[in-house]
Amino acid sequence: MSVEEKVEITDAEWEIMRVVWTLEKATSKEIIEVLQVKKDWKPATTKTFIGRLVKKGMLLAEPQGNKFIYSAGISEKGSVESATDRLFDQICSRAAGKTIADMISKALLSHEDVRLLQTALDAKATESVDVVPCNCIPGQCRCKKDHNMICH
Amino acid sequence: MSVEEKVEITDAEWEIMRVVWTLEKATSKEIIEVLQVKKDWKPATTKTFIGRLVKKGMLLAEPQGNKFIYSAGISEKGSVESATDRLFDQICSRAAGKTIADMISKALLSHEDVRLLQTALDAKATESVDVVPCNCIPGQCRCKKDHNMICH
DNA sequence: GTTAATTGATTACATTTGTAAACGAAGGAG
DNA sequence: CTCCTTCGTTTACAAATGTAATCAATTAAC
Repeated sequence: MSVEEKVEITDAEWEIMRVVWTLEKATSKEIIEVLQVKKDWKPATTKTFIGRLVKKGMLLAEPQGNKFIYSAGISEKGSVESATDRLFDQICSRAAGKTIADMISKALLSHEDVRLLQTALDAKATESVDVVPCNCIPGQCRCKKDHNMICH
Repeated sequence: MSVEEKVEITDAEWEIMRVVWTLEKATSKEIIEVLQVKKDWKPATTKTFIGRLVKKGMLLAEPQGNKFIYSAGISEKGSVESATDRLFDQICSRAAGKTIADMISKALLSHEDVRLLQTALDAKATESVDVVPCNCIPGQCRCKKDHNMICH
């Protein structure tokens, strides 16, 4: 497991990272162009975010003549994981299942996605528990309001 | 569908909302107590967030003598949905399936959760498509980098 | 009835985030 | 060898966010 410490990444910075994750190697010009189109950002705006990301180590800048070739200092996979972790930190651990179910219902999926989900679910079937312990403190979850621990 | 416009809710505010969603009716004292324990916030800090939430209409304040009884002005369900929407807005629509699969693998689920997920998945099986269209702009997703539209 | 404790409102302030202009060095055009 | 362009760096600045002290009005306690 890479260390990949809990890096905070803002919405705007995420846009930059997506470009770099996609292109793998990118010049500032390329990044600027993409975000000019998508976000209508002025070149200076994109430059600011590039600078901040480099300072935080999330973007690597390899000198190339007088300019830089940028690449990702954090992985896309790890970053998406952090984002999902953050989401689940916001809700009761017992509500995770329901929340994921809602996501499935809402998402547009391919046949292959469905197969993938089925595989993941099958794996879970063998290791699911009777009752997921609630991780909330009293007053922040109904599990502990009603003594019977029925959440929602 | 309720209007429930896209309310932005910060991490700190989310903590307040969780208490109110749980207790349904709460005094500032109760909210303060919970977050004193969980977040080690000074009473003044919690008061600030309560004030901001009331101003934004996310908390309703019903006068009760000289104080207020607070209740939620936005639903927990809707708010969790907004949070998940935000997550999926950050990634390519074609990556949603894989991301959800990862969540399933990582989550601790109950037998009932598994049944719930299975039901949601079964429903999807009939309405899944061959290829999920990519919603990214060129340069921000590999689907459009390689002409063959294979994403990841 | 005066005093102490509550509670909401006001004010404060550093940091982060979004948005961008301006500046300076270095390279390319002619 | 100058001049314009490009690219990174510096500076700017408002709004949002986290964190909290203080103040003022009430109410509860004695």
